Formats: sequence, structure tokens, C-alpha cells
Amino acid sequence: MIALLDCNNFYVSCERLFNPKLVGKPVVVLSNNDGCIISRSDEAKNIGIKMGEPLFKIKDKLTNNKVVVCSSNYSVYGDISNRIMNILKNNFDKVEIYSIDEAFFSLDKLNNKEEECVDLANKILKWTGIPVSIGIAKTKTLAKITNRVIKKKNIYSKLDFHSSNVLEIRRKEDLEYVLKTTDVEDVWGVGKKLSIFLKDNNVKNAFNLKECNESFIRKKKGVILERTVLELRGVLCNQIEDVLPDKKSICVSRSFGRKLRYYDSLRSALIVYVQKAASKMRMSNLFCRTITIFLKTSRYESNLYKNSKTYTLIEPTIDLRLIWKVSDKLLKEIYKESFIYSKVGVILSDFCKKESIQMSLIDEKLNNDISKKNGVKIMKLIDIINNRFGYGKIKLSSDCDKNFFSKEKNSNEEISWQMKSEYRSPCYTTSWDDIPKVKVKNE
DNA sequence: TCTGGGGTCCTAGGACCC
DNA sequence: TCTGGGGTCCTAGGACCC
Repeated sequence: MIALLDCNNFYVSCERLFNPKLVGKPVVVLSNNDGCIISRSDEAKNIGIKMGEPLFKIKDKLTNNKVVVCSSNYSVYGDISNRIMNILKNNFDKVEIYSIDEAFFSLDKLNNKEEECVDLANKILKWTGIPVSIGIAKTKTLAKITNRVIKKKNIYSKLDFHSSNVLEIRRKEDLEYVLKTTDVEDVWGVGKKLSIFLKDNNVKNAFNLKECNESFIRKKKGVILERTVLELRGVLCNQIEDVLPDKKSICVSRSFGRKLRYYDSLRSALIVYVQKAASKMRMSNLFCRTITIFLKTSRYESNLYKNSKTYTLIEPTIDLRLIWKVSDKLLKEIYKESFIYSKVGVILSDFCKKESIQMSLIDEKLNNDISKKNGVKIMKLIDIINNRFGYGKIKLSSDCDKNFFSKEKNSNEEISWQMKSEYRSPCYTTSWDDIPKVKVKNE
């Protein structure tokens, strides 16, 4: 048996943790740049605020209903997530952390499955303050569906819940009822495109999908959807992956707070992202061979432009100086005047570990003036300094900084590419300056 | 006149997830 | 005015091999 732990309205729950005034009130959390709604409290859901809705479209609705709006604060959410996952790992052997707020874990060899899960949920609530739901089923796909049922308890009142946040659907007729009342697009692995195809073929709910001929599905839509069909029948296809595999790519990109026109502005944003990506890569102890830079105007812009370019090194590198040099060159190649850009980004990929680097017989042209010998050492030093004094204390310089200080024509742009984050709460657990202060009265 | 069979590897694009 | 970020996997098609 498999269990799926899912934090309830996770980002909203994190905000409420440090600001209890928000409990009971409608709250939403926004995506980066204060763009879209990505987390809603139950109260906000009841008002009819939809997932993914752009903020500017529903501003009136939010004010009229006195909805509290928060910018996202990922360092806090990540920290709280780690605490929850650690509790889980300390109590169960086989755990797969599936996302920031979800984890699968195995219940094999346990006698009181439901009881153990109730205990876990209580412990997490008590120790971290975050409410969670746990669905138990034979497969991941069914566990997902079970979790959905817990969150929609009010609709499923005819099922008997032994606990408010843990559920295993045991009776066959109950499961059939649940599958029949689960829209096909709500099934894990069925997105927009697949659900259109399925509905055209009269497959409207999870039960219909379960009854589909699996070889027909495989022929038409591939092996992944075939697995979904089997998993709905209780056939295990997706195992719990408890050793997490090495990353295959690292991407850092942001939409700008304001659209950018000038090359130098894009470059000064890109140098920040490249350093973030390279630093992430070092944390995984990896070397990359491939560097991709991409650039785009807004999707909603009439004058659309989107381009990317990739460079493959002869020998994998960890050296930030080389990665930046390549990135800079690639950006130059795809930048075009006369567009207003909304986003730039970097993707590092084709990774390998230090032990398995294939050395090159030929010198990389780009690499001529960068001493190969000290790359690893220098990178290590950067990490040591930044770990001690804070990320960004030591960083790569570029000649764009000169423009910044000389306040040339585009210096306004230079400072404006930073993300919009108007409703940001403090970094309560991840920044010394923001740690909540407690006053103690002396009696 | 007639032109095979069986592979691998790479890439781009599409679909999905949270 | 304003529409997120970061991933994975699969498939089809092209290029190549003997």
C-alpha cells in the first residue's frame, strides 16, 4: 500500500503560521512577480477564486471580499517543507519527496496503516503547525484520487471517514462511486490536451478511463496514459522512488518587474541568474557540458520574439567564469533590438560527476584565459565565503556594473528588472533580521 | 526492370506535474 | 499597466552505421 501526504493549501498555511490573524480569513498567495494566484485558503476557494488566475483580472473581487494577498516567499516555504519531510522520513523508511508539499511513502509491513498515518498527521500539525491530508491506496494514481476526496469531504459525505484527514477507500462500491464522480481531467497524468482527446472518445470520468482498453490507449496516447489506466485498476506501475536521482538540468529564469529593451539590462539580469544556476549545480557536486540561454518577449505582446541558443563544451566544467563567458556570448547572438523583453534565462545540462569527466585533448577556445587548474578551488572558495557571509557577498563582476554607477540612459532599467513582490511577508525562519521577536514580561 | 533489414543516437517538440 | 518557475519523460523523425 502507498500513502500520499499532501499539505493543505500549503503556501497559505505557511503564511498563517507566522501571522495567525489570517486564520479564518480568505487568503491567497501569488506567483513570482505578483502575477497569478497559486495558493488559496478554503475561504478564498469558496469565494470562487480560481487557481492560476492573474491578479490584475480579479483585483476588484479580492478587495470586495477583503481577501488577504501575499507575495510568495519561497525560502520560508522551503524551510517549512524540509521540517515536514524530515518528520516523515524519521517515521517511515521508504519516502519519495514528490514536490514542495507532497510525498509518497510505503506502508508495507505495517499493521495499523490508518492509525500510523493519523499519528503522523497529528505529529506534523503539532510540531510544524501545518495541516496535512494523507490518502492511502494501492497505487500512486489512486492515492492521489483519495487525497482529492479528503479535500472535498463535504461532497463525499456518504463515505465513512474514520478521521478528518486520513482516508483509505476500502469497499469496492465506494471506490467505484469515487471514480465515477472524479472528472477525467482531475486524474493525475491527464492534462488539458489528453482530457480533450478522452472526452471526444466519451471517456468522461476516472471510471470510464479505468474501463478503457489499455492497448488502444497506448497506441493512441503512449505508455504514460496506459500506466494511468492500469493504476486506476490497482495495478502498481509507478514505484516509490526513494533514492532521488541526479538532476538532469538546472534552469534559472525570471520574468522582469518591468519589460526591458536594452541589451545591457538583460545582461545584468542574466549574470545574476547564471550565478544562481552555477551555485545550484555546485551544491549537487555536478559539472555541466551544455549551456542554453533563452530570451523572450511577453506571450501577450503583439510583437512576439522568442529564441534560444545552446553551446556544448568539449569538457564539462564547474567554473562559473567559463559558464558566464559562454552565456554572455550566447545572449549576444540571440539578442535583437526593437523588442521589449519580459524574460531571460539559463539552463545548464548534460551533467556528470567529477570522477567521470571525459578530459579533452584540445583546449577549449573560450577557455584560454581562464586557468583550468584553479577552477574547482576558486568555486569552493566562493561557496565558503557566501555560506558564511550570505549569498551574493562575493560575485562575478561584469562591465554592466559600470553603467549602473554612471547612471547612463538605461540606468533606470538596470534597477527595474527585479521581481515585483509588493505583498511579501518577512523571511521568518531564514533571515536573521526577520526572526520574530518575543517580548517577555517580568512578573 | 529491379534497389533490404536492422539497428543506434540525437534533437526538437509536446505533454505532463507541482 | 498587470498573466510564474522549474522540472521530467516520451515520441517522432532525421542522420548515421553495417
